[in-house]
Amino acid sequence: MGRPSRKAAAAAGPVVEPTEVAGHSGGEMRAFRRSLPMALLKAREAVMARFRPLLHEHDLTEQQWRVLRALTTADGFRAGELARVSSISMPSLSRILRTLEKRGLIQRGIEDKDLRAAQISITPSGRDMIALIAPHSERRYAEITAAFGADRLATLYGLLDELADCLGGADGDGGDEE
Amino acid sequence: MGRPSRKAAAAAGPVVEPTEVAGHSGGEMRAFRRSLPMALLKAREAVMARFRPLLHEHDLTEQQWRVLRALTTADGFRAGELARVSSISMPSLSRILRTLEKRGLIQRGIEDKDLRAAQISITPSGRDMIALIAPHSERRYAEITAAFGADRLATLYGLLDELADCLGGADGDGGDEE
DNA sequence: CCGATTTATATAACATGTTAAATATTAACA
DNA sequence: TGTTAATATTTAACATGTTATATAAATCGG
Repeated sequence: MGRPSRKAAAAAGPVVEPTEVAGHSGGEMRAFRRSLPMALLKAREAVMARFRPLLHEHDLTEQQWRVLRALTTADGFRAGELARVSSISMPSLSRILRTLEKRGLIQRGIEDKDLRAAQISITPSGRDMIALIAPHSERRYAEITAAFGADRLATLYGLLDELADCLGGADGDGGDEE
Repeated sequence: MGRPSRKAAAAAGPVVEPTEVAGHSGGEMRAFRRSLPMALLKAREAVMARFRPLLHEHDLTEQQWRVLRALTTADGFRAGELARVSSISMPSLSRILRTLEKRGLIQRGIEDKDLRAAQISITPSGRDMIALIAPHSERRYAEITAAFGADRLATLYGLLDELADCLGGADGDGGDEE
């Protein structure tokens, strides 16, 4: 039941006033409220809350879904490429591939020219899974777009892309240490 | 060192062409490239890459830092409030508090009126840690602001806030399950 | 006052993120 | 050729995210 009654329980602190934090009073350390990582995190959380239940119904995590999706865009992948494309670190990907392979959703082979390179591809079972979930996922996307506005969404995409580009290019190492 | 090292090794796939994904060609399922969670994730990663090394020097994780920062904004916190303010789930927070307490950076007490509510506060050691790191953190922030532009950053903040607000209000539960 | 329901916090179990190190294979080079 | 460096992937160790459950204390209903 989604009664909006539980907010009161949180705001009714008896002894201390955390309102000072949740509200807007201090003028010295407001950087905590204006935290870019936190803002990005909260936005992501809000978005993922729309997709997680859907994936969870099919016993898939967000990352497993990203991997499967990526595998539908080409015939074979090397692990490194897959990690880059799906924004998953290699150690995580290694575990995810093990899981997905056990479930028969992906296949692994080895490249002839380079024996250390894996050749990863999706199986028919994996494609079935995609086909089963994709329409629902698309609908959630449409809902989000409708709720937020296509134009603002486009602006947001642009800014996020530029931010990652702007910071990702010059890493914190060779910068201007003083 | 400065060899025009071959990322060609990745693009010169012998059997398949992952270039189709890493590059920009496919026109059927590009929703994967236009993934909002991924865009938010990548932007967050780019930002965090600027802060992580700094925190890591003092053996702090991003989340531990968020908790410490939050604790400087009020005299006492209940665990639930702390979790909300720092955007950390209660299970994670529970573990983090255990760690920070062992390191002497925070203190835990119990409220008189409500014996199940914890009273969490930062210790002098914790404040020292904050004082040590905060200036560097502020400088990283200034760098990011300078690189991306204060105006665009403000716009981004606004959009992120609106997105979380727009989606967070109406949760995915009471929606249109069909 | 007693029992059932809520609230606050903690714990369990599993998956992922992060960092470092191990392993295996290829490339570079003396 | 043989030794070393670079590359691709995996594993290890620890911290966190996610979901479900447990524990304790407060609140409600009788």
